[in-house]
Amino acid sequence: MNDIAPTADAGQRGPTDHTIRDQIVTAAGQHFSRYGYGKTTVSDLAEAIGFSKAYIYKFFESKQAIGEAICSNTLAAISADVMASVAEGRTATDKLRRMFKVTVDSSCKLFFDDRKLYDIAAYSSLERWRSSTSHMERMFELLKQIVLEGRAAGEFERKTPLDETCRAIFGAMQSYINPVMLQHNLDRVPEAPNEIISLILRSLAP
Amino acid sequence: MNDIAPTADAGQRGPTDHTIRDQIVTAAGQHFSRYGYGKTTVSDLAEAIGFSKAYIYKFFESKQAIGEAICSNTLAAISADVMASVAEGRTATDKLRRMFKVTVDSSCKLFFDDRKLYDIAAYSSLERWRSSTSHMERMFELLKQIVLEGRAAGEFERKTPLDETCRAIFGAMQSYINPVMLQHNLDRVPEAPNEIISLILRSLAP
DNA sequence: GTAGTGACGATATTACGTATTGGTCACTAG
DNA sequence: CTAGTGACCAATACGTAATATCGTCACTAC
Repeated sequence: MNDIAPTADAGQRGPTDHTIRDQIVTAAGQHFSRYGYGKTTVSDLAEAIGFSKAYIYKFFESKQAIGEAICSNTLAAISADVMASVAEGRTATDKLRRMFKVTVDSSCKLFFDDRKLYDIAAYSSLERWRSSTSHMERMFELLKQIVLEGRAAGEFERKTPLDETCRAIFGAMQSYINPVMLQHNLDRVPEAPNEIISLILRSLAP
Repeated sequence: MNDIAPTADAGQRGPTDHTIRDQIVTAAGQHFSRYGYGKTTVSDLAEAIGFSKAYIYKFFESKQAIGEAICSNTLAAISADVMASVAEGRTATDKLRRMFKVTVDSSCKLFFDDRKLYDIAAYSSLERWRSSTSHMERMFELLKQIVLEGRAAGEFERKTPLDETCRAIFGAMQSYINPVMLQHNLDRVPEAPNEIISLILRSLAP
């Protein structure tokens, strides 16, 4: 019925209330960041906002849904960094480099500065939560835009189908843009991702 | 050549006895494959070959060393498949395609047909056991040879430093050649690795 | 109707004593 | 000397009972 929000915020409930839902999200952000997703109970969150646990479930249909909301915020912050940097790029080549550099840097920063939130992001990716898949879709669209721009400007080749090119680029970078895998490759940052980006750019040469 | 000694079989002990050590390895291969590394005890292996547990430690300095031996065998089998297929390739391009295709196919086959051994290989990679790192080094050398051959034949560009090129190729394929990561990407085999290989080949164009 | 809750069942998680296991060593048999 | 082992220790894994948590629902208060 009233699925007003085209924002893919699955797992939410009740009216898009401002204060309460935001309070929950805020409290969850703090608790998850400090104690981790697993060690935070729904009762903790309820207590933090001064209501009963049952009330939480008027706004979110599960604890996971709250986790997804937090994860969405985390990933949105990375998205924002990436978009901002890409916007400053002059050429498509520059934009592509920026896109992946910032993605990797932001993810690493999250890993070291807010490990608990990083773990949620990794778990989200592993379990293919919407928070992760839709973030990846957004990044994929951004990549498409950049490649398209590069093709239009004559910077990139045009023979390979656009979607295939983008899928391949994503696949090649996956070890460094997917939190689950990045964890195991931290020691090769930033050299390795740089070299892969260079390889990708060589492959895009007209 | 049959250079028996220089095989980097770390963690072994005592004389390079034939019968007993081989018996242990054989028994371990069967037990690990059936029950897994974790569920197999050193006593199980001892019992299987009719000796006491203590005797096992005359030949291997730890259970992990036995695990590495098994893992080495598993990876050597993949190596052999890869080498064989690469040898049949006519051009460097063909060889490169074969190298990664067989690596991915063999790894997937292992995953589905001998999951317990796959898990050991994944663990070995995660924990950076010698069995894994030296396998990767061998694969890296093979890749180098192929790229070198392609450069000599004029199939591949020669500007980028050889090592950088090879590191980048490995990095780009990592999600599909590293057992730890392949697990999470099985649903995109064989299309995704294929597309990445195509991208790599485009990047190698002179 | 709206805002909010206590109490409850089913499932997870913890805590903790017990049993196994990895690994060593002094020792025996020949 | 070589081939082989039982007994032993610290650490880990396991089983289980107690506890905590998730998520729901009938309910109250207004």
